[in-house]
Amino acid sequence: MPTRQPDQPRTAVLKDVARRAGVDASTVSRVLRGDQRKPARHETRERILEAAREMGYRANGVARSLRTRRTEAIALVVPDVANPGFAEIFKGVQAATAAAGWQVILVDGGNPGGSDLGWDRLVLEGRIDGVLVMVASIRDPVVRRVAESGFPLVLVNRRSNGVAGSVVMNDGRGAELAVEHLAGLGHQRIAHIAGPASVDTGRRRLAGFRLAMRRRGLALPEASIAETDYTEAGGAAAARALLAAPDRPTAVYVAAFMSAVGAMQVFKAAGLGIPGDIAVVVSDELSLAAHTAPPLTTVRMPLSRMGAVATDMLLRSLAGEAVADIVLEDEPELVIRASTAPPRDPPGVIAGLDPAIQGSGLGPPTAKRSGGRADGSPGRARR
Amino acid sequence: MPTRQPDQPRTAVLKDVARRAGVDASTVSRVLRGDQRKPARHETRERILEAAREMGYRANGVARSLRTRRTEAIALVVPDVANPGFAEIFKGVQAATAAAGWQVILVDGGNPGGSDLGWDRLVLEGRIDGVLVMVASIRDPVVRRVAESGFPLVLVNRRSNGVAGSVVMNDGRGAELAVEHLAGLGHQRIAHIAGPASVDTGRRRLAGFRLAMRRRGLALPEASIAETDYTEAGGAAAARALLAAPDRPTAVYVAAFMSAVGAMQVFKAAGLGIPGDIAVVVSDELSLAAHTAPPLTTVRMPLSRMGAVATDMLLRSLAGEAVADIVLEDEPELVIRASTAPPRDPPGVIAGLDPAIQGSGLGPPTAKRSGGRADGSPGRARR
DNA sequence: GATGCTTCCCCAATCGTTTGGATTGTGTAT
DNA sequence: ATACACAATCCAAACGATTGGGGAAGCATC
Repeated sequence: MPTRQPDQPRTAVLKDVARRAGVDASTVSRVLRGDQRKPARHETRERILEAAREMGYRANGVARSLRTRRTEAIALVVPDVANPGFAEIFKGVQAATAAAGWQVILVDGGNPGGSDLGWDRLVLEGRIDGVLVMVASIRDPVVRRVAESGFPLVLVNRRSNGVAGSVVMNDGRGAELAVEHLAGLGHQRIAHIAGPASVDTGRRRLAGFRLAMRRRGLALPEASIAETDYTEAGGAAAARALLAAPDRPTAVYVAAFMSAVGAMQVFKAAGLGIPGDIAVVVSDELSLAAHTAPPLTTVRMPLSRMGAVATDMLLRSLAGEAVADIVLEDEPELVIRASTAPPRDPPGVIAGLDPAIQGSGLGPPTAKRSGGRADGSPGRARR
Repeated sequence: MPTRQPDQPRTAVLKDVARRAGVDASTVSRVLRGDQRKPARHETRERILEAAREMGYRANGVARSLRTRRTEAIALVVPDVANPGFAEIFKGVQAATAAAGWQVILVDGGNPGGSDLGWDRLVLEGRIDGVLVMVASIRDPVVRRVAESGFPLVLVNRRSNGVAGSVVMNDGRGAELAVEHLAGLGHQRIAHIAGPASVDTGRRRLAGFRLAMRRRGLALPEASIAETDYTEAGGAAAARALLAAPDRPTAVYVAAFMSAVGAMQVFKAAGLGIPGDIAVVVSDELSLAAHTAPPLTTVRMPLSRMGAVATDMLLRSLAGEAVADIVLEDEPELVIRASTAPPRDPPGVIAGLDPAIQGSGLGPPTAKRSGGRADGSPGRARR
C-alpha cells in the first residue's frame, strides 16, 4: 500500500467535481459521459466541464465497471507468444481494440488442466467481457467449458463445430496458390508437409492441396503427404520421410514456417540443392522468410486482418449481435523468392558433388544427384 | 446486453452463499479468503465452504478491486510486438505474474502524444497497479509524466536517471565477449554497428565494445563505429559506411539482430564472404539466428530472466518495498555458429571473387572453419 | 387555480466486495 | 452478582461510479 503523500492531494473523484461545480454527482456523471437522455443546461455543463478539467478528473474504471457490468477488456489466449505470426495477428487485434478503446489481456494458454490457474479465472471473476482464443487444440476442455457457458468467445484461426463464432483465413486457396505456382513451373511430383490433423488450419491446407492437385491431374500418392507438428524438428522428420519414398518429389508445399526451416536443413544435408533439386513453398509470409538460405517463396496470408476481424466480431457479439463463422476470402498472395524454380529439366547428373556432405545414405536412390548450386551454408551434418 | 436466460440462474454472489450457509456475507468473505484475524468456528467454516462449492461461487474481481484498490493487473508497454526478443522477455514476465496470480495487459506504446489514447489511460482510470515499460525512447513524455506522478513503474532494458526502478542486462559484458571472441580468432580491425544513442542499451553495448578494444590494445578509429537504428535498412546503411572506410574491418560486432541481417546482405552484395572476408557477431540470441545465411554467431543475453526480474521488482514495489536499479550480472554467453572464423591470413584483398558464389561466404578454403569450438549444439533448444 | 407538460437537476438505490466496529454469548476472575 | 476477557458473528459503511424515479420550477392551457 503506497503511503499517500500529504502534499499530493488524493486523486479527485466524482463527488469532488460535483462539489466544486455546485451540483450533484449524478449530473456530473451525465454531463461527462454526454448522456443525451437527461441533458444539462448549457451553463451548468460548462461549469462542470471546467471543474473536471481543473481537477484533472478521470472516472475510475473499476467503479464504472462494477456498476455497468462491462470491463471493456478482452483476453487473448495464445499457445505461445514466440509463435511466428502471433505478432502479426496481434497487431490486428490491437488496432481493433484500440479503435474501440478496449484493452487486451494477454494470457498464456499453454497450461491446461487446473481451473484455478487457467485463463478462465478471468471469465469466472468477471474481469473481461469476452475472449479471443488461439490455442492449438480444438478439444481444449477450458475452451469448451467457457463456450458452453455462453460466455462471448471467438476462435481465431480455428474452427470448431461445437462453438459458434470463428474467423479463419482462406487456407485452402493458399494451398492452391502454392500448387499452382509449382505446377506452373513444371513440377509434377509435388509433396506436402502438413500441419497436425488436430488443428483445423492444417486440415484445411491439406484439403486445399489435395483439391488443387486433383484439379491439375497430378498424382497424389500417400507417401507424398507427411503430417507433422509446427516445429522445426517436426519439419525435419517429415522431410526425411519424403526423401525415403520411392519417387522423390521435386517440390514441396509446407504448411508451417518453422517446419520448412527444418525441412530445408534436411534437404541440404542430403545434398539436394534448393530450388534446383527440390523447390519449397511455405504458408505464412513472415519477415524472416527473406533471410533464410535460400530466401523462401511464401504464401502471404492475411494474418493481421484476421486478428482485426475476429476482434470486431467479438465486440459486435458483446453488443448483442449474433455471431457467425467467417472465412476471410481475401486472396492470399504468393511472394516469390529464391526457393522455387522450374525442375531440372534433363535428369542428367551434374558431377562434382562432394561425397563428404552427403547425408547418411538417404540420398535419392533413383534420381540425379545435385551439385553446383548448393548455396548457402553447408548442411550442418548432424550426427 | 446479453439477455439472461431464465433457466440459467444468475451467477451466485456473496450474499447468496451467505444466505445458503445461514450466515452473514462478511463471514463468508473472511472464510473464503482465509482471513486469520477473525477466524470462524470450524463447523461454520465447513458449512460455508460447502455452500460456496455447491453454488460454484467465485468472488467478483471488479467489486473486490474497487474495495481493495488493487486490480492485480499490470500493463506491459511495448514499442512493437514484432520486435524479435519481445517474445522471450514476455515469457519471463508471464512466468512471474502467473506465479503471483496477476494479469498482464499488453499495450502498444507506439502512438505517443494524445493522452486520451495513450496507455496512461489505464493508469489514470485506475485499471492497473503498476506498469512495465519497454518503449524505446527514454524521453517519452508519457513515461516521464507517469513516473513523476509516483505511479509504480519499472523500466525494462532501459535506464533513465529521472526514474528509479529499472532492470537491464550486462550489455557491456556482452559486447566484451564478442570482442574477445573475435580478437581470439586473430581479428584486429574490428568494427561495431551500434544501436541508436538515444537508447540506453545501445550506449552500454558501445561502451563495452570500446572498453574491450582498449583492453586488448586494438585500434579504435572513429570510422569503425557506425551508429544506426534497430532496423534492417539501418544495418545496411551502417555496413556501407564501414566498407567505405580506408581500412576495411575484418570483423564486426552488431548490436541488434535485424541490423546484422541488413549488414550481411550488403557485405554479400559487395562480394565479401562471411566469415572469410568479414566475420559477424550479433547481440541477442534468437531462434532465427540459426537460420540466416550463414548462421550467425551471437551473444545470448538473459532476456527472459530480465522480464522475470523486472516483474518481480514491480510487484515488490507494489508491496511497499523500495525499488532500485538492477543490472543482471548473469554472464552473457557466446553461441558460436558459422558467421565467425579467423581472418584470412594475408590481409590483402582477394581480387576477382566469383560473383556467382558470393552468397556462399565460404568458398575459399584457406580459412580454417570454426567448427571445432562449436561445442554447445548450435541451436541449443531452450526448455 | 388546478392541471399538464417541459426542462433541469437531485435523491437514493445499486453493482459485489471488504473491513472496522458493534453485538452476542460463554466462561472466568473479581 | 458484576465485571472482564474472549471468541464468533453480525451490522453497516465504505469503494466510486451509473441510473430510474421524482421534485421544483417555469410556462401554457383549460
